[in-house]
Amino acid sequence: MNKPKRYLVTSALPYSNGPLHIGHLAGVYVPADIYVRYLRMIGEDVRFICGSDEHGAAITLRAKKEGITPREIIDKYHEMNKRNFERFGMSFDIYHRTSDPLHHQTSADFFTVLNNKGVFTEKESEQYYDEEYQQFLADRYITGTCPKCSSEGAYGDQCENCGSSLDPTDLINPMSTLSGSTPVLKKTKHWYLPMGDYQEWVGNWIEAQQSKEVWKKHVVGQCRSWLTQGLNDRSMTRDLDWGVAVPLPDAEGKVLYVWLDAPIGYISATKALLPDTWEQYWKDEDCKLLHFLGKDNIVFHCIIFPMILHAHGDFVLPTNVPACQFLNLKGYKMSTSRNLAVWLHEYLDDFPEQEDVLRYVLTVNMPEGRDTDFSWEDFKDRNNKELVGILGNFVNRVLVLIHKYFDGIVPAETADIDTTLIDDALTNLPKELDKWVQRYEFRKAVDVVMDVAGVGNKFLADTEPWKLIKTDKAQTAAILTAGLKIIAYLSVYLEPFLPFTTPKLKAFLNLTEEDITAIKSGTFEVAAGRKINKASLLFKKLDDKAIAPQIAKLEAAQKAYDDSQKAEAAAAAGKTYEPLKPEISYEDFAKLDIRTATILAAEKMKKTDKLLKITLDLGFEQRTVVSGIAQHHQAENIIGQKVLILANLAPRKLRGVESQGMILMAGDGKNNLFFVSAHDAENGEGVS
RNA sequence: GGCGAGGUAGCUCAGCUGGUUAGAGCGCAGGAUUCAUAAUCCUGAGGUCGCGAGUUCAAGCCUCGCCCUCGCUACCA
Repeated sequence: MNKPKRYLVTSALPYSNGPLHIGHLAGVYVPADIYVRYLRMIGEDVRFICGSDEHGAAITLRAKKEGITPREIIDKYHEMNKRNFERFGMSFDIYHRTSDPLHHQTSADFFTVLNNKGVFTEKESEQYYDEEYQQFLADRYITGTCPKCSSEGAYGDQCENCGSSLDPTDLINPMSTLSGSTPVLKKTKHWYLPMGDYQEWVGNWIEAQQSKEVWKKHVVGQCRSWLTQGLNDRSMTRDLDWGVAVPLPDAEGKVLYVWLDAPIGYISATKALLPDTWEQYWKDEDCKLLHFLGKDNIVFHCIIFPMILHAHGDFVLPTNVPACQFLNLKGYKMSTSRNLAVWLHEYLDDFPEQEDVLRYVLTVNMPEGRDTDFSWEDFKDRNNKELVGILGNFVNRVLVLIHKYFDGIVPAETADIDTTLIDDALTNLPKELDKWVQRYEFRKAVDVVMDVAGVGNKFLADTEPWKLIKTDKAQTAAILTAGLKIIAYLSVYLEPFLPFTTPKLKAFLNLTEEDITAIKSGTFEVAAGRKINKASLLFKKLDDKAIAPQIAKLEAAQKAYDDSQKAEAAAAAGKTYEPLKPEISYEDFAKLDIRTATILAAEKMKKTDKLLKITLDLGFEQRTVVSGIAQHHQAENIIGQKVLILANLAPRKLRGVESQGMILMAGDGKNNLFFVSAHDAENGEGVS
């Protein structure tokens, strides 16, 4: 592709399961909006697509818990997020939703095409089924005892206590979270995408794409990492009653995997926006397709979705995927479940008419290549020093002076002055801005524009019109006219970053559409006689009192989370006993060779949280055992400890160290582990 | 353990395919100025570029080893 004829820009579809926070904005929506606004400014044909992602098990699970319907949840958050995006000035051409019939049709058709092409592998497997509810259970709907750490309440896909990833059939005493009953295993069929078959293609494709237009380092790195680990079959359907129904006769009760259906949402949204011409954006090689998203979505958009589009055959593939990393709160990860975040709707309520301040701070701090931090102190400083001090102040000075000395009318009588610095700055501005925006480096881009306001301040300081007015009115006029010209350019080139501020700037100078065209072509001059309006302040100074409630709110959220963790731990300690395991014979018991031993040495294993490497004296020999007790016992405190060890357990390598046995431990149910010990027994003696 | 991204001034970060005295903003110190929301402008101090080897006439940038942070993945009584 040489110069694209048109652009299609997508930003990740927010999951309709909660409100938006500034992490979403900084990493996805603000960069996408800047990019799109810039393209529109330079006259490109661009469409900007977004919408709510409304399917998936998380929504049904939550609906069940709260005793409401999935529909109620998605309606609530769709409306909420759509409205707050609008309030924040997001310039989507459409904010669609995946519950729309058009989307169901589009994604079902898409699936049919793939299926007819024989892309999928059909596989039967045994999965848990809730007989009471008559439905198969997604991994998250099943809880049970973790086979590895024995903690209760592990999910079918993961134990949150020990972090193991699980298969639902691994769980001891599985239980359906829907009915509370024990699920049964039942055969079910699913359609899998054999990703391994496309591995070579996708690898070549990524290398080819990123040689044409530079992809971000971490994006390519993440992709290569996945490719070298090898790609497995991935199921594209689920047993669920919420989502896009699989359009096949033998697929009763099955829906498309939400990760398949969501990106097709980009296509549906484009259709909804442009019923007649949408194909120009999806099927014409002259269209440049770009996905903006957070790093958590990289793999899907760079590997799986392109694969699917490629397998389908009719669609263009993304030119670039400029994913951002995460915005943290002073080092803490933002968390919806912990309510630890700065929420967009709360910001908009708490800081009315200060949308641009948030946009600016998030841009300047954008996590373009690495995680970055947000803090309210920084927010305040950026507002006061950069928006108020440099930009707002410059504009205000010029406007105040032109009113004070010339009644707000650009004077005819003027003189020649040296404006080289300003002229150079204004000539370079569009070039520099273009350079950084095309590289998706928006922090640099906004700096380049803000620097022009700095040039203006310096110009005023150097020429001192407030002194000159006493001796040379014509030169003063020339200086202020030059200042106005800077404001005119700012009113255009700041638009992608500060869309609420730039209309005010245009209004101050009474700029017309023709003026704006002239500014873009670099031919604009501030003509004599132009009426300039009185200044009003663009930005408000913020003091500590303005941000104190916000800081307090975050601290309160952190504390509430800590408290709930403690309460949970206490509740867990409030006792449920594991059921007894099946009876065994004496012979089974006799197979266990348990010996007494003394710990001779112990050291924490590097790069592990829980592992200790322990050297034991068994009397007749010494052994090394790796034990996962580092969070309960300090290595230096257990030397000399008498312990019992299961001595005939098959050796196993953990982190490269062979563990020759297992030390017996007993817990108190509150996360403490104690050694089981035979105080005075001799090392090497057995237990009977 | 595997993979990925990082480790550059007190803080937040730039540094293109290796090339002269390593940059910016904030903070700090000093000065100028008063048109402006006590805003602005100028000057200065401050870095053995994570550590150690190597390649090179020349390394923040390349190679190897190690350490630390973050993420994915595995392992984890």
